[in-house]
Amino acid sequence: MGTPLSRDPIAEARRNWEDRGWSDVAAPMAAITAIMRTQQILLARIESALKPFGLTFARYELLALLSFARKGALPMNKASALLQVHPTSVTNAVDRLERAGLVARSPHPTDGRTTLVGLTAEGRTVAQRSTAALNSQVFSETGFPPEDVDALIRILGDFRRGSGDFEDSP
Amino acid sequence: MGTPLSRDPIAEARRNWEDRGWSDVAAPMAAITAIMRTQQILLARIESALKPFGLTFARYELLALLSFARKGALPMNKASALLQVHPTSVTNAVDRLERAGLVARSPHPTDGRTTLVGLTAEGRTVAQRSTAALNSQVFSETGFPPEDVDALIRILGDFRRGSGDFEDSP
DNA sequence: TCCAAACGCTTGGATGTCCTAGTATATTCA
DNA sequence: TGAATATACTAGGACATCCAAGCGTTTGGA
Repeated sequence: MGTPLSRDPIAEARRNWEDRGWSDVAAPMAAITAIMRTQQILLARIESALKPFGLTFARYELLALLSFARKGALPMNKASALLQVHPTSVTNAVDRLERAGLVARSPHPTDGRTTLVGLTAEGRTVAQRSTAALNSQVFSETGFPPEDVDALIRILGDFRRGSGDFEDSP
Repeated sequence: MGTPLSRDPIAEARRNWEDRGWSDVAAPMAAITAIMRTQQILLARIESALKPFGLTFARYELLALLSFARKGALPMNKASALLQVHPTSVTNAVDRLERAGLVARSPHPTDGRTTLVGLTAEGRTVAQRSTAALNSQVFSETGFPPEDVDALIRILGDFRRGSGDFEDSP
């Protein structure tokens, strides 16, 4: 999106906050803004690695989820819950993946309201290859030192649990 | 988006990765996925706090940036660089904010290519009030302990610098 | 001096996310 | 058993992001 800035814009924002007397919330503001920006950077890398497969991250996530499902298929609402996105987002992703021949919808055997989504043979292949691409191009060199990776997992795990993403583990 | 899951879906994904023999990238994968999810949670909180002002986070960021600019105005491309978003995203945000009467475009005095964006009186007021809302409703209770806030700022700062967001500070 | 290359902004298109409704199927309970 | 409530999915709309193109304005080298 351009050349590096001469100064960190987030550190700049934090200074502005402090100058206005909001020192008590300046650090959290900076942390949250940094998370936003980091997500943006990582998403761009991921989408770039997925591009050759005609996938976006949203569609990849669904594909990956299905590839780990016992029967390679899940109810739409289950996928929505596990991916933690709005049901309509799943509908959207399934529409496109289905058009691409990577997944297929099928009626639930006993519940007429429910639709199952399953991988096609091609979908399974694409899931494997795209995962390999992500592993080698993105996850293997994140730019985070190992100890920071551990810290992030712990810190963000606490945060997500506190936000009601999942129950405390036993 | 639903009730808490009984297990952490990201920890689940990590286990799946390890089971498939991708242990070397399982942790980074989990960290990145956690960042994605955390961003989603935080964004939802922010948008919720901004809703009463008719603002989205993207528009708020522009408003806040302008409120800190010396003359309350900046060239579009400068705003794009500082917010680290695509120029078209700024065009989009300015269009809507201008329609809402919060900012105004004006021609650059010497460079005919450049357009300046500045706050209107009302824009300045809304910027102040919405910032107060964010400070009190979001930043003051993030759910991150202070020491985690510091860790995040350090870790993500290193990452952003390494990603070319900004130069090493002197 | 003059034209090509660079720069700045906008338009149009593809995606993704969420929300609000609407339709169909299940469940619950009086 | 039949009506009221709850679920599951989809359609349509509002926004945001990025990319590719197109249109002026500036700049820089021949």
